[in-house]
Amino acid sequence: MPHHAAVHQDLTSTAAAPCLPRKQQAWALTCLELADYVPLGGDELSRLMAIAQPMEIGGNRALFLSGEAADGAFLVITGAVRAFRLLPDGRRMITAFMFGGDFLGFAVGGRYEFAAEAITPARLCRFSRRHLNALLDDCPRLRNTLLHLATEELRLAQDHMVLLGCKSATEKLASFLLHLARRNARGGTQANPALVPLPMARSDIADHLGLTTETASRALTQLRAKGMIDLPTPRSVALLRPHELAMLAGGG
Amino acid sequence: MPHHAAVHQDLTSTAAAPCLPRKQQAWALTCLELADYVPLGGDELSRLMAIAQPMEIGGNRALFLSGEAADGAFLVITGAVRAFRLLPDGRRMITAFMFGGDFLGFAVGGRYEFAAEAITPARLCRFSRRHLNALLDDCPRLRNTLLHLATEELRLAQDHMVLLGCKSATEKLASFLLHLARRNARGGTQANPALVPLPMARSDIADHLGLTTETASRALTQLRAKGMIDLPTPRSVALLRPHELAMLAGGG
DNA sequence: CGATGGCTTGACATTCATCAATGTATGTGG
DNA sequence: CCACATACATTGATGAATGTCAAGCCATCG
Repeated sequence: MPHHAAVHQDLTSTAAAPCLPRKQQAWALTCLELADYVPLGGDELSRLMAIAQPMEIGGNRALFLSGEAADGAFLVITGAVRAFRLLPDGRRMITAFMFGGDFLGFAVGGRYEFAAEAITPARLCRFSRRHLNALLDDCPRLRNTLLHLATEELRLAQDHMVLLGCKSATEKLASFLLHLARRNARGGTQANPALVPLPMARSDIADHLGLTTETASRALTQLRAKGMIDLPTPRSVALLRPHELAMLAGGG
Repeated sequence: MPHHAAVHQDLTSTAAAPCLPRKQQAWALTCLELADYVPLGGDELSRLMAIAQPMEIGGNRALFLSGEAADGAFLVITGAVRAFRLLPDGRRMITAFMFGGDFLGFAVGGRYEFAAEAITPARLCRFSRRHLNALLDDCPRLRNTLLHLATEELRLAQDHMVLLGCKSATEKLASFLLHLARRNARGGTQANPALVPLPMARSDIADHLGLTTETASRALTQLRAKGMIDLPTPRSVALLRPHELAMLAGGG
């Protein structure tokens, strides 16, 4: 129970500049990713694209707040996003990091159950609740897609509960790095498959793993000392011995 | 990271005696609960009832194992069930407890992602994967219901991540007891709203909260010492000051 | 070049896990 | 019906992991 009250800067402005047409290259690419992820017919895909609103958002800006009316869902194109919950005293749990191809903010209830902030500047597509519901109502396959996504998210959540409840600090870091690496490999451009970018701060990692910044940092240092990883820069990791890391992570 | 390798008895036999017709009173009642939980038209409800297979299972018996082919989903009628994951070395995370009205085991993939065991003897309804999928295919509203259920489960999972990552031992216990109490109140018979049965063992509670048995027990003792709860028997709790408990639990 | 924010490292305090013993309830067989 | 056996729960003593406080380092950016 790290008790360190995440220091929140002025993230008040939920600003997000919609960038007009040109939903071309990257956008099509992202839909391909989504199509790759779950079976989506060409028809559903094009209808989805029709209601998508491309947008950009700066680093450390809020995408939406917890409890806010959920009037849209988002598909991340590029950049990184953190989804989190806060306790009244400021303790924070980052429930997930999102990257290109990840979908977030779909709420069946009227309100977001968590908050989301861009970590780096990010490009996204917004789907307004109205449009999405309308589309869902006459595209049963799309509803099926959402069910798949929700189920997959649930599986990830369970993985994370195991991590939070059962693992030691170094095990947590090992698991997290492997998870990031796998997610990164799926993202497409795997220049060096073992070199993984860490767009988020140590405090983000800590709040994701149920640790303090210091403990997260020490665990990384320890993994480096054991020769399992390298930290060429603070914001990137090289996984030198993925297999040993996986052992350490406890098969997770 | 409690490192205590849950001692597993012989839970090998996944035995489950199907009890024939008489899916009357309790069964209808449970469907009402489900109908109360999510909007379900009378048609969908009766078609669901048509494919339901009532069954019973003894205490501490496995309902299904992790990785097993997922050939059915279950609705708990009476009794308590634990859903959990194991690490190779035996560490266990109980991701959720299920009670009357809870639905579990629906997998879009072919395999269960977690294991489930009855805690107490339990009565359930089984829905075979084949039948359920067939029903889903021509009942779009039912698919919507499942999406609602998955979303709700996801919300609970996020709550639990906050608990596991952010809270102290006593805060965890306070949160857990309040959660149980609320769940119990919804169950129907609220004789004494403040007296909550604890069907699970201390080790189950510990493995759910990311603690050891001893710490869980001590935290309960501490709450009792503060006058917030009473333990008339080891398997039941009286919430004497729910409001103070909620304060302690951190608004969760 | 200096300032700022983030990362790392160190010393110390605290919580919680571990090891071990005792207490308590439940069921079984004499 | 009682004595015992067994599993579960509680309590105590101790140690290790990790949180807390504090200082220093490093990189980036103006």
